[in-house]
Amino acid sequence: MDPQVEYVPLAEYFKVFSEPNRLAVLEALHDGPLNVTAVVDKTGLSQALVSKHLKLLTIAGVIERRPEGALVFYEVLDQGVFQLVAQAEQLLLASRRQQLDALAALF
Amino acid sequence: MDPQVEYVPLAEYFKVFSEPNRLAVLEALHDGPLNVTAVVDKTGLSQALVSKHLKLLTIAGVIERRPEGALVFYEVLDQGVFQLVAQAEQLLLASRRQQLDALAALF
DNA sequence: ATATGGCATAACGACATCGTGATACTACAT
DNA sequence: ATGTAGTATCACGATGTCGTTATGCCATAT
Repeated sequence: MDPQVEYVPLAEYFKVFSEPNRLAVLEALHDGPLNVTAVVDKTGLSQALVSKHLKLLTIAGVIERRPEGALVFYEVLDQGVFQLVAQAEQLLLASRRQQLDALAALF
Repeated sequence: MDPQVEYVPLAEYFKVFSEPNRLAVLEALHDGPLNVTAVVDKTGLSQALVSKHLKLLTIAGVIERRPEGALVFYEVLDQGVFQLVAQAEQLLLASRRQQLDALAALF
């Protein structure tokens, strides 16, 4: 991270992952491409909502939209996003541990 | 990422990094602990805003608050957060490249 | 005891985002 | 040509977030 950089684009990118249902949609695509209805079934979210999240993920360049006949398939472009998510999970766990330790240290 | 997990906490964690000024505040602490006024000077943000972001980062367990006399120092707890940020920057760059390639492929 | 610098918080307005229900569009089958 | 399943989009209400201004609070110096 450079000193006087604009953090707007980076913040926008993080924002992509800052919504629970959007993470669920992304996870639904973890094991391969799915069409919209399949994502709807897998997540239990409404069709309109799934379409919205898929569009956002597409615009962000995280997934790719591929129409096939009457269906539209979506696929994760760079598997690295799952590393990012995994790393965030790690940090989250670590920070929880730390907070418990800090709490315990009060006694 | 597990199928039927709650993604709320993870999304909340990502949300911490989804704000430009908050990233700037975090970056200000990259090279060591600083007190509030120092962060204000380094970022050019208002004091009230800096305090807010520092509080959020503290609650999230990303930084630690350490009062010292009249001053209050803040310090990054786990340097791993910078890896997370760096990884996101990487992915962002890659996805931009990809989008340009996709655009170029149209001609 | 009072003044001052450093920090935190409250109240507020502006704006963004989320989810829903309804509707439109598209490709294909009949 | 009409119907239908799959997908996208619109309009809307509800809620959340950001930044500011103003004020409160604490530690220290005078």
